[in-house]
Amino acid sequence: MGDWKRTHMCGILNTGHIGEEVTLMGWTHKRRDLGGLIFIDLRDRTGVVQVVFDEQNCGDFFKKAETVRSEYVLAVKGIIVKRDPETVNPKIPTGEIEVSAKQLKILSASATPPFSIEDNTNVSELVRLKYRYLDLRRAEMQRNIILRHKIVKCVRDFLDSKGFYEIETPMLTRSTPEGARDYLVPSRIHPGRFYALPQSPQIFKQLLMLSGCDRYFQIARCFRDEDLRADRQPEFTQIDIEMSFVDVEDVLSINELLLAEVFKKTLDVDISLPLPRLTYREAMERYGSDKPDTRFGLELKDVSDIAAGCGFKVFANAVEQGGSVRGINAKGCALKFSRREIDSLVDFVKNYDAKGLAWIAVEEDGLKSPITKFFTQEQISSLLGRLQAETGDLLLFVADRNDVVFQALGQLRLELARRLGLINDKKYNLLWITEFPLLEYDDEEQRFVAVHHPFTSPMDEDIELLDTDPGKVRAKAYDAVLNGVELGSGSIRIHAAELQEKMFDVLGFSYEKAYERFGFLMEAFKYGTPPHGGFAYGLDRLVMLLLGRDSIRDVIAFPKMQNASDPLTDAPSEVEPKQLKELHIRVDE
RNA sequence: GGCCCGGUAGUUCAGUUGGUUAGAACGCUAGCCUGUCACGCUAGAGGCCGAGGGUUCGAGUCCCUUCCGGGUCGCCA
Repeated sequence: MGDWKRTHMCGILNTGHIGEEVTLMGWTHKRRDLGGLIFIDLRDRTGVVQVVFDEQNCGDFFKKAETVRSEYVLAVKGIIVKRDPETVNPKIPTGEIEVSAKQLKILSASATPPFSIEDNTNVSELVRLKYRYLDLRRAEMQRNIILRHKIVKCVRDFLDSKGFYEIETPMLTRSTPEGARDYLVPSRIHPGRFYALPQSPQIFKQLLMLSGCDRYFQIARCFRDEDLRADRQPEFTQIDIEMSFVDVEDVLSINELLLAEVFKKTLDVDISLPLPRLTYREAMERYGSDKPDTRFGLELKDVSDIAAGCGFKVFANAVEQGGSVRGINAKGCALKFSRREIDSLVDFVKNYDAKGLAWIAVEEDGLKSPITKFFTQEQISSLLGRLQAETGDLLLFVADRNDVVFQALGQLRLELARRLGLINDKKYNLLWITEFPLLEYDDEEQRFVAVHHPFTSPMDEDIELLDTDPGKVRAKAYDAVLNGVELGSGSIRIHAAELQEKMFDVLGFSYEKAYERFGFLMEAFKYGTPPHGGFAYGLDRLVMLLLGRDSIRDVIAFPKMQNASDPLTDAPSEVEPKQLKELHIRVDE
């Protein structure tokens, strides 16, 4: 750069700068060479400005300008001049002015990039990730990264103003049972022993409450060695929050304020408080999901009572065996969907273990359906009544175990909404799901496992059920849901050592075993534990939703591909035999 | 591990019932061009059709295997 100093950013220049001499630095976005006249769009993170090189009044540096190619890094000295009215470019914010070049330095050349640096560059994600530094030059990606920064900044400011301390917790910690597969880190000093990267700072934030910190938060990286999805990465970021001397209402209300603040400050969207709430049970009954998308209807209706006595064995048996029959009214779809489309819906629910999908099309000249012959006239009119069927509607039913019915119809509901275009992507439907079950029975393990985590407090009125009917116990656990995506979850924790021991007991851990694994925590709980609870958001998902993207890879600077590798650095990689030896590790070929 | 979609030029894609020398657009290179902003015009370079095997007189195209990318189910306290 020599003695040149940048005076302005490219994208902020406007008619107010006319006449000023400026020094700009940035990348060559586009070059238009007209012979004796060269236009170069110079780009930095603020935007693009047009620089003009005129052979008449450029010195020998005009020749230099001729050699400039895409993505060359330039320093330009020039005068800001007003463009003639007929040459104004209304498409860019700096379009009323341009830079008349007085001097040029090529700070660095560039190889021809593998794809062009512009939005809507329809290039495969593999190529984008391999050259992520180029991908991140695109304005669209910069917007994503900037919004992420703003959200984090907003969260920090808000929580600071509410008396929360930001405290870091260890990345090298111990593996705990339950939950996701751990990423393990071998210990050199302790042969055969391993650290685990945290799945979340859960235990440490509880210990911070024990330590009297009162209010804690952290923008915490978390690691889970499970298969990837559009909204799941092996390392991701949580906004992790914990508070002392609180109950459910305290946690929900401060989190509502936080969410409203984030929406207002980053998107200028007003969220009306308090947020709507659904209990877990109601969410399942009405939407077949614990993270319902409430931007559209298509709610589930229970028709088990009608199906119980009917002649259709599939329906009757499902109810008899403790399951249910439920249906969705696809409004106006009787004629809209062809037989082939209905068949594709049948195949769709089979992905979710439903054995079939029964349907009744309510048409002007009567009902069309493969199943109505099994029902009496009365039963049919009750079915139609229950689903509020009108002419033109298509009624869809699944009969099975409750979990299958809920999942199949919950997913079918989303699929119908997609096909029918019912989803308004301008809407932000935030809500709380409360009263999650504390435990669920795991057939494989032959025992109850924690739905949330083993430190979650049962609801006071359900504690007695721990002995008699653990599956019925509701927890002081809650999720925040936005447009059908789980944004975060939290709970009030158990703070009484006896209750915690009881919990381990129900989970099938003997006292000895529980002590072996969580002894440090149970020991800690002996020394005066404040009632406490908290919440954790998936930051990546939050950013994704606020940007209307459908992959968190678009809001993470350097994400991993579906196979958990990084094409840029080629991680994970093999390591030197010496490194393995130091770690006392032998690779099993 | 299962299922679905995809893999052809640097990039995004087309490629008919299997049939001459595999195309287009953008990008790239060179030349011309003083008001472009998707600059224009002319010329040109660029291909292991993901890989391997098979069927066939003949395979980008059909079959099998395999690798890679994406989505999804399982999994994700």
